[in-house]
Parts: sequence; C-alpha cells; structure tokens
Amino acid sequence: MKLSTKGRYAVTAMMDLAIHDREGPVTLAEISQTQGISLSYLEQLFAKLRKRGLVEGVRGPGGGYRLARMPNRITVAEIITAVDENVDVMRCHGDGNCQDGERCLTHELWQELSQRLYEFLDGITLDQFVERPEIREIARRQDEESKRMNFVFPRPAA
Amino acid sequence: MKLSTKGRYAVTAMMDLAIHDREGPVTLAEISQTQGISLSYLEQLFAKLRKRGLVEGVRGPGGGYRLARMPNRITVAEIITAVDENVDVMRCHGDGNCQDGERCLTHELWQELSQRLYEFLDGITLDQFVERPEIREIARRQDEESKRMNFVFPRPAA
DNA sequence: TTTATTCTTGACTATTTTGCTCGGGTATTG
DNA sequence: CAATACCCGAGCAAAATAGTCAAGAATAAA
Repeated sequence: MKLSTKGRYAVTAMMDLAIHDREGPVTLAEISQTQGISLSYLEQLFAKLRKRGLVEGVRGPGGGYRLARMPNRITVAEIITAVDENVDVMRCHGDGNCQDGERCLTHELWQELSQRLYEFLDGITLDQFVERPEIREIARRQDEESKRMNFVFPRPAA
Repeated sequence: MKLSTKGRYAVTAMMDLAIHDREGPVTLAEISQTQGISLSYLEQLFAKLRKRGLVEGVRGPGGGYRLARMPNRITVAEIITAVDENVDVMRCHGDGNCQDGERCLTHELWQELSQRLYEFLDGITLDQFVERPEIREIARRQDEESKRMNFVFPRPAA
C-alpha cells in the first residue's frame, strides 16, 4: 500500500470531521486552519472522498462537509484507498503477471504484506481513534489555538 | 514505511542471491537478466546493500556478489530499510512534533501502523521464502529461461 | 604482464508523484 | 441579490523515483 502524506492528510481531515460532527457541517477553511493543510489541496482530497461516498458536501452559507456515515462505519483503509488510487504494493495488482507474464520471485511476499496491511487499516474505524483521551486532548488544544487565532486575526466585518 | 519498486527490486535481487548462494558469487549481469532489472540500477542498490553489510562484493573474473550472512539471518525489513533510507510513515519520525511542535491528530495511528509493518517484515528472513516450493519452482523456471537465452544470444567468443 | 571481467563510484537525466495555486464556476441561504 | 461555501479543471514547482552513462579500480586467468 502507498502510505504518503496524502493519505495522512485525508485521515487527519476525516478525524477532524468526526470530532466536530455533532456541531454541524465543518468548512474546509476551518480544517485548513486547524490542521495546517492548504485549502485548495483539501478541496482535491474531499472531491475524492465525496466520490467514494465517505463525506457529503453542504453548499451555501453555514455549509461545509459532514461524514456520510456513522464514524464507526468508516475505516482508515477506506479513506486511504479513496485518495491514493494506487493502493497496490505489487505492480501486477495481484494478477501474478509481474515478470513476463509469470510470477516474480517476490510475488507472494508482497501479496501477504499487502493483505496484512489492509487488514490492519481496515480494522480501525474513525470512532475508535476519536474516542481516545489523547486524541480528545489534542483536539481540545487545536480548538483553543483556533479561537486564539480568530481573536488575533478576526474575519473582516461584512 | 515506504514500499516502492526500489525496495521490491532489492528484495528480489537478494532472493536471487540466496537461491544461487552455494554456486559461488552471482554477477549483477546475471541478476539483471533473470530478474529483469536494469544493470546500472542494480549497481546503485547493491552499493547500499554493501554499505549496510548485507552483501559482499567479489571483484575480478568469476566474481560477483554473495550474501554477507546466512540467509536465515537477513530479514526483509533490513533489505528495504537499506535501500529506502526514508523508512518513516511519519513526518515527525516518531518525535511527535508533527504539527507546530505538537502531536498531530493521527500521530498515534501512524506510530502503531509503522510498528506493525516493521514487525511483520522483520519476522521474515530470506531463507523462509527461498525454501518454499512455489519459490523454488519460479527459480527453476528462471534458470531454464536464462539458459535458453544464452543459447540464442551466446556471449561473443574471446 | 597483459587482458578480460567484475565491482565501484559519481554525475547526469527523464518521468512521475506530490503538494499546491489560480481562476473560474454552481448551489444555497439570508 | 449577495455572500458563503462547495465544486472543478488547468497548470506548476519541487521532490522522489527509476533509471542511464562514463570512467575507474581490483583481481583472476591467459
């Protein structure tokens, strides 16, 4: 599996969403601020997440994004495969034609690895992590920080 | 962990080495042919493998590379970390300063994942795989293929 | 001792991915 | 209608990936 910052960003954003889920839709601008991810990049990631049915966009003022399912029904594996379209460890995609139409020496190794990796990530749902006290602590810190920033740099009046 | 073709190539080459270990040093040219990896690229990979003490180079005619240790003392994890210097899933390298000097939301997730991944790959030694009948079968096929190619395109006489 | 063989090294290059910007849309609410 | 926020596509710089190319050094065999 491909484990890049891209997947990390997506999971981070989805956790942010899960944490603030009950407070209504969360705007990408907010996520961008609290998680330190560029807004335009978030837009790209969320386009993919939406296509996979993981989030729903709510347009208009007061809009934003919300989870399309309960947090306990969204796995980390889903999030990563949604944004990292190339999820294979293997070049043959498991077909076994890695070398001139035959299996290469390491075919089975990567197959096993791939499976283990997926099983691990598929066993972790968003809520599992969000409920951890350490995570809640970090989220609280981020909220404080965010409020402080709004005080220092308030939105321009309408 | 970073799982790229680079690491795959390295493990493949090391398996080839392990399979033909008792027949004396194996040249990079041979590995290049049987495994379909560019010779110059192999040179780069083996430079790193040598620095990590996984292989030994034998110069001169009849030379090549051989494993520096017994195949049951070389793990897949070692091979991959040898060529993929950047082995971290996390941007903070486990230090926990992922976001403005603090932990990011997904810090623990990647930490756990990283650990699991490493444990899995560290539990697999070269000999474990080389001994499997399916692998031996593939190796035999490759040897046949190689002989055939030498017959069709023999080395120019001296 | 010459020569062929093979490792060894370094610099250079093409392609892909990553992370991001910009400029426009479109739907929705007040 | 105007502000908010999603939506969409093109493009782009930097880094990583996956190589190539050229020259040199050690050694075994002729």
